[in-house]
Amino acid sequence: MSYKDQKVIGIGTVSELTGLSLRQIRYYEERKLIFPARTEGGTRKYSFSDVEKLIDIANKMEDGLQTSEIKKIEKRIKDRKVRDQMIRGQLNAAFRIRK
Amino acid sequence: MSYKDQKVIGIGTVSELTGLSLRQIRYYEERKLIFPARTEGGTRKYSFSDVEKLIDIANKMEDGLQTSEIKKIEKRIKDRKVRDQMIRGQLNAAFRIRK
DNA sequence: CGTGTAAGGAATTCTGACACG
DNA sequence: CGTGTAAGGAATTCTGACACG
Repeated sequence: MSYKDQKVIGIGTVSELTGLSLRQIRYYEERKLIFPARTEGGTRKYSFSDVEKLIDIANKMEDGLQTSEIKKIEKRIKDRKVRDQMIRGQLNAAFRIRK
Repeated sequence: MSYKDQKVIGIGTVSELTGLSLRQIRYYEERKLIFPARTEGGTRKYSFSDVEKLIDIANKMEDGLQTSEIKKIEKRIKDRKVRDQMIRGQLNAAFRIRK
């Protein structure tokens, strides 16, 4: 969509932007917390959204959370979003029927 | 300021985003049309603004303009902006005096 | 579990130059 | 003038593994 979601940033730059080591960034990917794109050659590309997410992860790690717990938290947030979206869809459908 | 002006994109990605060759992108820099940042190691980093500017340059080149002409056009636009900014400053000053 | 590190290799980028037109 | 390309080298990134705790 916007600039924010374009996967164009290399891992070195992400490291500078987040303060995380290359090792940490790759590890969080291994734990399925982050999903960079790949170039043909196989190098990772991140978006600004990814960078923000990594900063959020870094904060949670500092609070002593484990990657598995962070993943659960994110899943919960996502599920809430999906549920709200469903409700909104139902409401819209109901209103269309009345017309 | 915003994401748009952060120098975080490598030249390869810029090439994909703009359709320009690495040679062209570097040449427009040589002609002072674009000003990427550099990492410690010396690799170029561009912003989304730079990408937009390059697309604009590419369009003008297609129209048969030379880099020197494009540079002049941009200078004119910039001068106008500076002038308008000055006028605005003068107006603000005048109003402050009346108070 | 999360992260550092050395290892070897591959992908990416850099500069200066020659070529063509 | 603007761009392609081959050349040699340097910077960047990749993966899998060992280490520590």
